[in-house]
Amino acid sequence: MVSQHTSRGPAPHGHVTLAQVAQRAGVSAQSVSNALNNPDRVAPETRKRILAAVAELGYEPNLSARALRNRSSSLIAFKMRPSRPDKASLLMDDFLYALNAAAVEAGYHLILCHAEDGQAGEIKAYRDLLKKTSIDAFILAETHRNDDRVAALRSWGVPFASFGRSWDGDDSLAWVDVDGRAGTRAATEHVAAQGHRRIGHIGWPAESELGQERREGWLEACRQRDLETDLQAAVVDSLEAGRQAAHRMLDSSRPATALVCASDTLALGVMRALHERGLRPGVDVAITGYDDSPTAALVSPGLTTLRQPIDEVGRHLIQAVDRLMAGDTRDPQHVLLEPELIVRGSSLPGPRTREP
Amino acid sequence: MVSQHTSRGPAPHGHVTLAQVAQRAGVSAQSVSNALNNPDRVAPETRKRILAAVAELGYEPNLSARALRNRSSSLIAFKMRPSRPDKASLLMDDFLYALNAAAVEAGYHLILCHAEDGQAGEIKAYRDLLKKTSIDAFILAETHRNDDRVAALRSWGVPFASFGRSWDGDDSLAWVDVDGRAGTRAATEHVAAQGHRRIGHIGWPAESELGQERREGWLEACRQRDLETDLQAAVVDSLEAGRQAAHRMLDSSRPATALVCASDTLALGVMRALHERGLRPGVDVAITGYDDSPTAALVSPGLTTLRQPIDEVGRHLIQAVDRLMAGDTRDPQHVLLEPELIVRGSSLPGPRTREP
DNA sequence: GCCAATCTTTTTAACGTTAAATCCCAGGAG
DNA sequence: CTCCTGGGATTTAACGTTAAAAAGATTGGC
Repeated sequence: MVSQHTSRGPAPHGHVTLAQVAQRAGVSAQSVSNALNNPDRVAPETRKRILAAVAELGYEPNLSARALRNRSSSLIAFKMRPSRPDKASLLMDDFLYALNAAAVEAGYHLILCHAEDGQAGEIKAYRDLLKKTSIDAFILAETHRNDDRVAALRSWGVPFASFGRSWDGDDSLAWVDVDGRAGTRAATEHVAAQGHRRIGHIGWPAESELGQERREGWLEACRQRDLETDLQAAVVDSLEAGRQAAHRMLDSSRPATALVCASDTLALGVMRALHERGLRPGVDVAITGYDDSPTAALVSPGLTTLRQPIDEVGRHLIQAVDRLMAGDTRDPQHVLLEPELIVRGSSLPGPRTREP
Repeated sequence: MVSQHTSRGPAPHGHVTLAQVAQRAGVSAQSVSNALNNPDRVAPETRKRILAAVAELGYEPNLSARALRNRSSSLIAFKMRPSRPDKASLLMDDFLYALNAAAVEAGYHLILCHAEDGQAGEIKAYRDLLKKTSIDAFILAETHRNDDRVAALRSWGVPFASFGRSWDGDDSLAWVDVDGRAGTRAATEHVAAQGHRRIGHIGWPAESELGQERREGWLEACRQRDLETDLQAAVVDSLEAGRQAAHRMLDSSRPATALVCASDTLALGVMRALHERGLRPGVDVAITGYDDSPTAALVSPGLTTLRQPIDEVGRHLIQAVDRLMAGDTRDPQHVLLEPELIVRGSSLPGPRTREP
């Protein structure tokens, strides 16, 4: 079906041009352009004839020419970050896939940025890219308070949206985010429902808005059930940090029986600590993570965690910039999505292991 | 340093054009173009003046205009695949990052494709993209015997290179690959050096050229040391399949004491099986994986595995298409890189756990 | 001091598209 | 019958770049 008649047109490079379609339909090139872009400027009868010719020749508008003429390339740029070895692949892979799918769906293409790490380098990369390619929009990830990138993009007047809230309470920023507070609350309530009363939290330092958000979810859930909230740690996001924090909380005089973590990486550190103490995840101590990284499903027992609705995130981000590009800047999109609790063995008391 | 003088030029959209530089330097636009692209066609003195003007105005050539004129966009396209939930993120993330870094380094940009799964959909996506954007080159991943994509791209005369060998012995294909045979051999020799004599292999079905390659590495190492090779399994790449295969090999009358796997996913399945039997990875049974997925470093004990030199792969792929674009088609690049054995606890006999 | 040969620079045209201006023609008002 | 109106088409010009052709400047030979 697809590849039966690949080379029907006589064009040299497989390119069919507007002029060729025009000739075929017996009209001017401009009329073809109009027929496609401003349907009501051309008589219905003519339009039909033109569309037939378009279909017949398999015409596709040349994006370079369009970009040149319109100063708009239908390209959306995104900068990847190198994945850190210690981290459980922060779902960049899936995010990128989802974002690209949504972009293509909406008639755009995703182009990747590259920059030295650090704000300055990233901003420079954006500017260079803008200078030479008339990028239509940018997608940012992991924005934080007083983000220079936001300031820069805004000062240039380029449409952009962010995966991650504006923590400055800046309503003019379009963002899509996942509700870490609700997610962590759900995880905490889940382990509480298993009968746990000493529920600790291992999260990130207070500078991290995201971490703060997640910690508050845990706090809320604990307070609502009159549970103590003395077992908490604020550490960097690494397996080793999680491991050490877990040991501390288990060495306590009234040790934790459940540990709610701000990331899968930390939760895996907890699992390692349990392993070292000969304790069984789920059976002896309940553990929950956050992100549903691939690892979460692969460890034994599986790690209970929160899955971000990443497809939705992608779709909404594209929709947000799409709207901005259409000139609708009066009411930037703010979308807060709910993560989904994925329950696995690490938080269930059921027997998971055969004793030797 | 970077953002101090962002808006120096008087241009409306921040775009500096060739004509503006020309005027500044007191020459024609063409001379500026020449000074940048054909340095020897312009007198040294003039060139100096022009370059000064270029630097002063911060001129960057407009890629859309170039693309239109030259039929070449300096874009390289790559199609992502959705990550399967069960698989330990097959390093797509890192690969993409490395590929993009190399592309930017070489003056290109990476653009992402999107297509329905399946060969036909992918080919159609390539053709559409080609039709409307004059992509310079394509990068393929996971090519296999009789790959339709290879045939299609070749028939269109587009430069492309593949991450993964041509298994048809087709020398005209430019590829970069990692030597799975050598890698698996190294892993096998490593466990043999720990004193293991019953070394099993869990790999993929014979249809998979990649799997076949890895299996042969194990076979070679075993034969060289006169070890039996009866313990082998060919299964799909999933944790569950690895788990079941491991159980079979441990239920054998002369059970395996070491298991060499074709992927981290399979190896994690083995770890789960051991866990179910109350056996300790490393101590009781040695395990090795393949890919050094993020998970490998995060499980307890860490998983011994093979790391693909992904940065190198990216660099060589870009170099390969770069060369093809320069018209040098007579001698397509074939690059076979060595993976690196990463030794972790899963293959070491040392005590890894504190008994309760 | 004149012509040819060479080196350097400018002019012209084109890549494919589209906004803006222009042209054309049927139908209605005066 | 002329003039105006306006929908519907076409022409013009421009987006920024570069290959090719043309023009201009410089040098050397005789």
